[in-house]
Amino acid sequence: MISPVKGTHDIYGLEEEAMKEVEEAFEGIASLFGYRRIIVPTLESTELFDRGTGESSDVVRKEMYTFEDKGGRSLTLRPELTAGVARAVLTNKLYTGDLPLKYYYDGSAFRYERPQAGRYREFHTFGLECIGEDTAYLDAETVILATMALGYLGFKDLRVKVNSLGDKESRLAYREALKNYFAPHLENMCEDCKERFKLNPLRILDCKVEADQELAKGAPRLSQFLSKDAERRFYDVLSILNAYEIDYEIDEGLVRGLDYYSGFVYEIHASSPKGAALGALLGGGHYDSLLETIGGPSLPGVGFGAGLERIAKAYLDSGLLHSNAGLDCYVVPLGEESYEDAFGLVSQIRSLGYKADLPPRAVKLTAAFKRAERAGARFVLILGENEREAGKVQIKDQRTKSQEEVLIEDLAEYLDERMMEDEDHA
RNA sequence: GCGAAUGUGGUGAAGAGGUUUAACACAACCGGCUGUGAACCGGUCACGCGUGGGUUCGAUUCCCAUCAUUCGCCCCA
Repeated sequence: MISPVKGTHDIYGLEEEAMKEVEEAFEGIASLFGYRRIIVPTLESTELFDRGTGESSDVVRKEMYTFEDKGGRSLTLRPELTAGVARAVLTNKLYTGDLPLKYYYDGSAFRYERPQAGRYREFHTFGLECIGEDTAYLDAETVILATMALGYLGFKDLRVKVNSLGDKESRLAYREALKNYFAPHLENMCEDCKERFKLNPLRILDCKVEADQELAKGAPRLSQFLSKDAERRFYDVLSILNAYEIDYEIDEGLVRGLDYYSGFVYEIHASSPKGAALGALLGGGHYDSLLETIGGPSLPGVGFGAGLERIAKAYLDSGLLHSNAGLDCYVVPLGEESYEDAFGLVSQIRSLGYKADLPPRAVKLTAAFKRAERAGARFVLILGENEREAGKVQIKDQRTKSQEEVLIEDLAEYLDERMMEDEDHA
């Protein structure tokens, strides 16, 4: 048997239903905020991620699926979608229209990592980018949108972690300070950190090697190096979040792994015990120079990416799935002679716009009821010889287990009425 | 990339170098029973114990390798 590629998975059944509901919620809320969908390629030039996502990031340094195509071009399966959307904005000169541009997207991303709980090598994301204007309102708006979508889905007790990476000025100052701090100790630090020292000393703070961790504790804090402007901007964003009653915690350790982030950054985690192992459900932030870095005009942006598998898992674990995937009607023919008419009845119900099915052949009544149960049928319609002669059908309500006889000619009316009642209850 | 655990039917699994025809249970399917999902009774359901080698008279059981899955680290969605 051919096994699936490590870290990939097939999505069906409950997980598929959960992912669909999650995605629809995000799409619906995003469109309330004026976002339109954009579809960008799965495959991009490797250069886009090297420059855009950032060559000092772990994602680019060691997690990309990069290969040469038959024309000798270096291509990469996107490890994230923001760079691609930014590229699309340049390619199509979308920035010549009204700003900000607001696009949401969904699709899979690829990262060569060891799979574990809530982590795949091909995973699915929903995300959005707001590009071309730079205000605290827009930064805050993406968080408001994200929490609104998650709230709509029924999540409670989310943990919103926020931080500010500062503007360019702040980061440069901080970078220098870190270099000065670590330089004398460089000899004794781990190999990774030596590399980080050169590329992005900020990352040393994340190092999990114990000795380095001790050292990092004494390192200067980014918050001390925020420029006046950066600091004010951060607090502007926070005050908007306060006004919209979004609970957040400031986490100075929140750095974000992609190089383009600057200023306001955030992650949202589920606070349930099961959620802890899933990592961030959603993460994002503000970026100033991404567009410029990949060869476009200097346009700022803000956005987030949400992990659909992770959110779907948390959604399922929290019992939030609504699921209306079940059939409306399951038709049971009694005996071979009734099968043809049952088949016709099913067709009739389908053309009324209701989901209907029947067994593949006349099966025993007990088995038929089991099938109806598994198919999640709302009603079981029983069609036997007696009914056929009378032009009627027995309709059993699967919730109340009550049963009544209905004339086939009244079926449309009957179903419309009953379904309407269900709508009202929901 | 590093570390750990685990691989026996659709599922949960027992077993231990040779009476194991791979137990038991659940699910499924068939029948007892064509007219209402239960219960009960009977029956069916692994030519094989992840894969490849090795040890052995003999290996699902021991050894090695390999692959896969899961979890932790790193990183993140």
